[in-house]
Amino acid sequence: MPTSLADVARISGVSTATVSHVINGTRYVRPETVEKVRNAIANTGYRPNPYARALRTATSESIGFVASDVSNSYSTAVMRGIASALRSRGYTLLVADADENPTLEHEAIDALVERKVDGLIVAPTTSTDPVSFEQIEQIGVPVVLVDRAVPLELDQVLVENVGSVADVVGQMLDAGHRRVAVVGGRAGHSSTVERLQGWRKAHTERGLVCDESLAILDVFDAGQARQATTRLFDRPDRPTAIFSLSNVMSLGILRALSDLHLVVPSDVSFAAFDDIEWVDLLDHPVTCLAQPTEQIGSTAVELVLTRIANPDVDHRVVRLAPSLCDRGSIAEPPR
Amino acid sequence: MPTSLADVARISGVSTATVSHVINGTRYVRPETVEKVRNAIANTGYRPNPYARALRTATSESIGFVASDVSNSYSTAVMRGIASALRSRGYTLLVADADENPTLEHEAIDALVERKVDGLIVAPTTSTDPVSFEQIEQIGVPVVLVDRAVPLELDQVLVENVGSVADVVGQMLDAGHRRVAVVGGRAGHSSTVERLQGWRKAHTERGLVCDESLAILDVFDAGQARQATTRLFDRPDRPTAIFSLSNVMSLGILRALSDLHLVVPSDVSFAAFDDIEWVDLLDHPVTCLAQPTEQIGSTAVELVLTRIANPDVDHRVVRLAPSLCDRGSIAEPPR
DNA sequence: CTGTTAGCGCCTTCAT
DNA sequence: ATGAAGGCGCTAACAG
Repeated sequence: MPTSLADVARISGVSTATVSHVINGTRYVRPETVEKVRNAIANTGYRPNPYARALRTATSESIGFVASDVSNSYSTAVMRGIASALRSRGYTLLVADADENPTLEHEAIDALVERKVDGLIVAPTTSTDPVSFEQIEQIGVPVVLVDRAVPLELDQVLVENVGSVADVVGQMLDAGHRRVAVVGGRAGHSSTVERLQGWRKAHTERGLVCDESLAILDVFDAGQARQATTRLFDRPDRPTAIFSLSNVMSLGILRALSDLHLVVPSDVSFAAFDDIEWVDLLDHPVTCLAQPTEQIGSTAVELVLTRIANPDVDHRVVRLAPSLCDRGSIAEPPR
Repeated sequence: MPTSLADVARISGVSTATVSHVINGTRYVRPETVEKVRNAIANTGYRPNPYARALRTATSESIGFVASDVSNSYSTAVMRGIASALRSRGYTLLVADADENPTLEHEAIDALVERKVDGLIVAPTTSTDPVSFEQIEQIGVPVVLVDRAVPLELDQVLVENVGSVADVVGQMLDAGHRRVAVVGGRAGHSSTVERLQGWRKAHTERGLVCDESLAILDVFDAGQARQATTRLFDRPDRPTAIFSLSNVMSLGILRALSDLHLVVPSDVSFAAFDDIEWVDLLDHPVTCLAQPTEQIGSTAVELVLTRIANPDVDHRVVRLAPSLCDRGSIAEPPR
């Protein structure tokens, strides 16, 4: 039933070489011959066997994506970008979920490499674990990292964290806030580190000192963010503004503010990294730094395909700018 | 560099047949020989070439998943279930996104079949398009459908729509509501049809007639749901309770209620199909029918692998029960 | 302009 | 208890 190239050759009365060349457009074939071959292909419904081809050419036209956590909308948004960029080039996407677990991530990378994908796009679960780095470094397959920077000579697609956060926190400071808290993120992630750096930069640029005790890190989920925020407002020196380091955190922070009957922005100013899909549900919308997720995905594809084509180009780190969605949640502090 | 089975054979001084049998445990090999082969494998870091194996055995240990829309949390939740079920069996997952577009779906299925996946799990974009059915029917690869029922002799993993919705809407009726609206869904999807049927059933079981004009279908996104809900309350015969047909719809409906300053449940009772991740942000939580998404995924894997192993078993339709998360958003109608 | 042929790496029947 | 060898379907020299 599964027709082979040889069948097509026999039916159209030519050699397998010719059929192959017709299919791949890889050398000149007389038009009438092409015609015959095309007909045979159409009549038999022949499809090249990708495994035979992969075996022969040592290239599979497939790339793997290791998501740090498929249930995070960031991952899936990037994945959309990857999927559509690959589709238009005829590549196939293999997906594995690391579920924010470095062990699973390790296994996932391994499994994908074993499957001999042509390239790999990884959203790392950590940006500090030297063991993981070592694995990633020695993968032996073109890799592009996404979201979290890693101190390796690798292609990476990142986001302008420092500047964009500095801008927004700067807006808060310029509005008169002097106690701007930041909540969220794992202390070990480069994204956290950089966004925090933006927070500091906003202060120093204005000759202000920032109170490090207002940076609440190592908060891993919405529930913890909620608690952390509540505690922030238990203190005598309450913040007057909060910057959320990610979409998941925003959920918990906003919940806490609502618990405390604090209204945004009249009681507290608020802004967040990552756009929020349920923003419309809030009584007062929220200013966000939306990541260009689809573009992150397509850029990653770009980089990995480039490297596949030319493994020796210098590694590139692309920084994409988040876009500011100003929804007016930053106001003057209450007096 | 990429060691082959032949290399291992040479190094350990045995035939390729023996190495193959050691790897696959497919016939008896003397323990000492096994030892030698194992060593050679360990020393060389040999990994079997999956393409050669696939070519030879005509089986790739990979299955494809066509998501109706990867940006919907339902799809990704199911995908998690699929991914983890496959991982534990050493299968690889190929993913394609149909983006709720039948044409893309068609292409995606095609691409995956062309890649010769061993099986396919599809969350169909439509459950009415005969053309799509035809394609799916003739795939020639074991397929399992998920989420939307289709009138075909195929394995399907679905959810108990009728009964579960009837229960919840029944609660509303029993609380005294006589005008229960339902909002959301595409009229053509079986899930919509069935959930609507549950709504009707709740009425007829109680000897009540239901006002079909309170069923607002063909609402495709949160924005439309919001408008539709607003219009519902413009009518002289306003509903006193609303049942949302899906997570995306809930967002729009709740937004509209908030616009109208209607409080749940004192002004309107509300309940929804699908759990809501941002439920905590609401001033008043919402009673939901949460789908067993991970289990849907793992069941789909179960079915597809069973069919791969035995293509001739009768097709099975598995119905899983959603779980009711009662959060008290159903109360007596205001008087 | 086209055909012949030698593998890619693996599994598996047939021998012994 | 193990080997020899053919072939899965395809591509790419090489040879006309």
